[in-house]
Amino acid sequence: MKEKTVVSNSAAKPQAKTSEKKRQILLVALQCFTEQGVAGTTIDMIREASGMSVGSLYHHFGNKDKIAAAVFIQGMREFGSLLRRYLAAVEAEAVGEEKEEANRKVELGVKAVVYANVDWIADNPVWARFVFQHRSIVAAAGAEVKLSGDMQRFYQQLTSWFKPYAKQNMLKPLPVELLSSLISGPCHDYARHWLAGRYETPLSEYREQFADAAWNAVKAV
Amino acid sequence: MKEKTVVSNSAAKPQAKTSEKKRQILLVALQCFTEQGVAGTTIDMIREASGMSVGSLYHHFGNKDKIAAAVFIQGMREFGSLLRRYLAAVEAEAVGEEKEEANRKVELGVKAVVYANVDWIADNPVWARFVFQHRSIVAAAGAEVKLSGDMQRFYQQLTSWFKPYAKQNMLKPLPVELLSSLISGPCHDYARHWLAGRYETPLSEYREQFADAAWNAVKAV
DNA sequence: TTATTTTCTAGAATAATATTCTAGTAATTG
DNA sequence: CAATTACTAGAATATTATTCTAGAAAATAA
Repeated sequence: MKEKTVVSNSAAKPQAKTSEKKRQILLVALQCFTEQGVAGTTIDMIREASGMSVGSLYHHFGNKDKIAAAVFIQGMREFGSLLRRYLAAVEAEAVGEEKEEANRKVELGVKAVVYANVDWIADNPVWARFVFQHRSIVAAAGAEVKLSGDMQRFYQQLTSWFKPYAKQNMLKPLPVELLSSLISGPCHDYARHWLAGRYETPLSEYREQFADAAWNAVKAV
Repeated sequence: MKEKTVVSNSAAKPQAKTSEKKRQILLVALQCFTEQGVAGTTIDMIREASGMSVGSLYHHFGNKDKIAAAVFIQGMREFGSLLRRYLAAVEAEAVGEEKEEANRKVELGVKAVVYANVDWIADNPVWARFVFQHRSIVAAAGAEVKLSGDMQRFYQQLTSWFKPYAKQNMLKPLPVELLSSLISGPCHDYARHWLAGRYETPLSEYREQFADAAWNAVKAV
C-alpha cells in the first residue's frame, strides 16, 4: 500500500530508515522472546512477525544470539537515558553550595537512582524482564565490546556523580560497587520476583520504601 | 574398567544407582552449560561427556531444557539445605525466652540468611552462576510444578522462621517479600556482578558488611 | 544525469542439532 | 521363573540455524 513514488528524504538523516527498521525488528524480537523464550523462538518466527527475510535478518544482526544481545543493549540504553534524566534533574534543582544543601543533594541522588529503576521497570516491564534475564546472552553472543562501551560510560557517569560526595564523607566509606549493590539490590531483587509473577504487589507500590532503604543503607552515620 | 560381575546391592536403596547416575549427568551438564552456555551445548556434548547414550538422556530428562531445569533445581536444593542448617544452628544456640535473648536471635537469623548466601555462593560459584542466570529456564521447560513444590516449602520455612519475630515488632512492619528483598538483594546483586567477572573483590570479603546492612535494613526502629 | 560501489533483500540450499522411534538388555516384581 | 517395568543404544527423522548466490535499492562518484 505504499505510494508508487516516494518523495526524496535525502534531507533527513542517512540510514534513518534502516536504523528505524532495525529498531522495529528488535521490538518484534523482544515480543517473541518474551512469549516463547529465546530458545523457543525461531528465526522464522521473527522473520514472519517482522515481515523481513531470513537474509535481511542475518545481514543486520549476524545470528540469533546477536539479535538477543541487540535487544538487551537497546533495553539498557533506554534505561540509561532515563537514569541520566533523573540525575540531571537533581543536579538542576539544588544549586546552593552549603553543607546542608549538599547533604540534601546526595540523598536526592541516591533516591533518584532508585526512582529511575522503579519507574523504568514499572513502565517497561517487558523490556525489564528481558534485561534482567538475559544479561549473560551478551557475552555468549560475543557482543561484549559493543556493550562494555555503553556500560562503562554508564557506570562511570554513575560513580562520578557520587564520588565527590563519598569524598566528603557524606556516604559510608565503602567501595562504589558495594554502595551500588546496597542501593539497587533490594529493588532489583523484588523486581525480578514481581516480573516473574511470583510477587503480587507491584514494585511501584514500594517505591518510597526502596528509596528510603537505599538512603538508609549508604548514608554516613 | 568395571568389574565383570558386580556384587548385589539389593540391600542398598533401590534406584540408588540410577539416581546417582542422574546426579552425575547433571554435574557434567552444569560443566558444559558453564563453558559453552546452554544454547551452545549440544545434547551430543552432554552425551559424550557423560558417557551415556542419547536415548538414555531423553529417557531420564525429556529434553534439553529439562536437563537445564534439573540442573537448576539441583542447585537450589543444595543451597536450601545449607540455609536450613544455618538457621537450625541459630535455633539451637540461643535457648532463652527473655526479650533480650529473642532480640538477639532475630538478628542472628537475619544474618544467618546472608551468611548462608555468601558462603554457598563463594563455595559453589559454578552452581551459583548457573542458578542466578537460569531461573527462567525452569518455566520454559515446564518444570514449574516440580520446582514450586521445593520452592514453596523453601520460602515457607524461611517466612515461618521470621513470622513470630515480625509479630512481636522486632522487625520493620513490612511484607515478608519486601523484607526478603532487603535482606538478600544487595548480596545477590553483588554476587551476580562478581560471578560474571565484572567485580574483582570476592563476595566473601564483604560478608560482614552484607550481614550488617541486612540487619540494619530490617530491624525495628 | 549516468556509472559504480555499497548496502540491503530474498529465499533456496545446506548444515547442525534436537527429538523420536524401534529394538534390545538389565532390573524388579509377583 | 515368568512377566513387567525401567533403562540403554544408536539409527532415522524433523526442526531449525546458518550460509550462499543473485538480484534490487540506495548511496556515492564522475
